[in-house]
Amino acid sequence: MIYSSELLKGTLKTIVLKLLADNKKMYGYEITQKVKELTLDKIQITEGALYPTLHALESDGLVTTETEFIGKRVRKYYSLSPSGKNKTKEKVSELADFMDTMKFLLDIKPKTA
Amino acid sequence: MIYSSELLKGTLKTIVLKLLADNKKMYGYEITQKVKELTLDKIQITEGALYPTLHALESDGLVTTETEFIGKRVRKYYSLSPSGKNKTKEKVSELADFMDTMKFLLDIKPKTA
DNA sequence: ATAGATACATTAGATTCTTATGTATCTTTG
DNA sequence: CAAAGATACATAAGAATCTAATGTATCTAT
Repeated sequence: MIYSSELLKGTLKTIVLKLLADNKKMYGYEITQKVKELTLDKIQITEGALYPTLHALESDGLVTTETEFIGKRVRKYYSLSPSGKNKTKEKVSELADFMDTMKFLLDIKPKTA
Repeated sequence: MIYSSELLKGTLKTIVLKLLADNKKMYGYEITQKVKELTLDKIQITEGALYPTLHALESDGLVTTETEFIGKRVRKYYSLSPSGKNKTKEKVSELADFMDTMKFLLDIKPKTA
């Protein structure tokens, strides 16, 4: 089972930031595999979603990059900048708060009407 | 504090279905107020988002409508159809599952690297 | 050799929201 | 009693964010 695609909307940036906070530096493909693995295939980040997101984080100054060569193949590592670390805390706690609110909403018991 | 707008994406339909499941019938404006009240103003559904969503649910056969007049003012009530009730269970449990997965992802502890 | 995995990237199109606008009625308040 | 704010519907342009498709290239296993 894979979640319907609209659920990921709005959470991708936070997921990426959180992974970078936990793993110092990661490259794009690694992020897709890590999320797939950690979520038991329930969340699969597509490359068309990920790369533009990484580029946006970079142009916002939240991450820095360093390129490495593995043989002849390029690998682009992303790391959080200081402002990226702050942003990550904000985004993660906002999302956690949002999920608590949603959980409350979804558990509302029927009125005796 | 209001959640950044992208978080609501993908959850609005589920919220609406769940409210209808708990309250038998509701009208649009009532839904916006109920969500605002239940979430202590943290989620505010805009009318530009809500009405198209309600119309989509109707054209998908998930809800039925009945119009009522309060004085000279129209009020359009929405109720779940049988297929809407099934869909609500699916969507709510999918979202609950998704939130558990997200919570797990957000709590990952740093590797000692 | 060939297929599948690794690794980057872009683009057209779909979906889903925000913001603005429009119409109209009802209620409260100075 | 006029004006403001709340109630109640609705649509439309534009922004944001994704999917699916496509492209390039290298490495690895059979």
